[in-house]
Amino acid sequence: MDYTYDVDLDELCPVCGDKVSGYHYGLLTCESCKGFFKRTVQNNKRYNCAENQDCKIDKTQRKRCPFCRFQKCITVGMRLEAVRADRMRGGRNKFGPMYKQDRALKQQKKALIRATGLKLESGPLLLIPPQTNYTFNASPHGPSPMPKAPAQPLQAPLGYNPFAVSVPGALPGLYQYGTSILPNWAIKSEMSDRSNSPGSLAGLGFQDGGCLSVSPQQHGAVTTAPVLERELLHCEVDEAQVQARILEHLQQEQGGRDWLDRISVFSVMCRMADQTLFSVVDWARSCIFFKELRVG
DNA sequence: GTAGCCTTGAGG
DNA sequence: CCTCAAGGCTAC
Repeated sequence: MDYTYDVDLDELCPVCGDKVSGYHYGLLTCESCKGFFKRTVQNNKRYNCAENQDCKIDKTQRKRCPFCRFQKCITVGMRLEAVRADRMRGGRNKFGPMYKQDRALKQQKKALIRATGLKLESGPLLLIPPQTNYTFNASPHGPSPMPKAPAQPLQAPLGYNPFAVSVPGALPGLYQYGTSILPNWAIKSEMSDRSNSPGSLAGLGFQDGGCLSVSPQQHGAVTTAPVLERELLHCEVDEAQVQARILEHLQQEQGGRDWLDRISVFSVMCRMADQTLFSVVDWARSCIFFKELRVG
């Protein structure tokens, strides 16, 4: 609740590292790179590089090579389509919802990092980037034939492209939706009234005792899968532990004060909800299927 | 040509 | 009415 709207303006420009002044032409950039990009596109400028087209672009050297600077603008995700052909001022374009979603994702990420200390950058990506393919018309007045943005734009080697899909923790090829992680094995339920479609997650069931059973596809004989079972049981959280953790957190936060007299019921409920959410996140991250989840 | 500040105006 | 991402202006 105490996050300011400009929470992401402390970020650095993905082109030159200068201070970001807002969303410009598709992503957060500084004022100078915004102006540079605008001039280049509006005036249809062509630059040449005196070196090997790999000049370092930072705040102090960004004027040296406009060729490499513009190349970097494109690489990090600045959109040519956002420069208006008719030069109309003001108003909004179709990137608006994209900016909004990106801003919300960043706030969500920061809130989680602040609250839990989780380092999301190094682990599997919790925050799903926008899936929408935004099409954009150069003029805000009525449609005009413009190229559609690519489904998976170039991912910047440097800087941050909010629209590129990245799943650092994914294990490609190990799990495909609708196929078992165990080759030639189908997970099935022994309960006749439950789904038992071979090889699908819908068929993942538990016996009455809570024991997962897995059967070889070709034999149909029921055999336990100790590894999978152990992994799943390992993820299970003891409810008493969660309760104790929430209580401990509340007490720690209030120190030695007579907090029951001071704190409002609503505040306590909010903090309990916070801790419950963090427990859910912890559980999800430790779940063996989490890393195999596909962004789509 | 650059970059900081100003003006504009659709959308919420 | 306010926001904020466009284009414009201008000192350097």
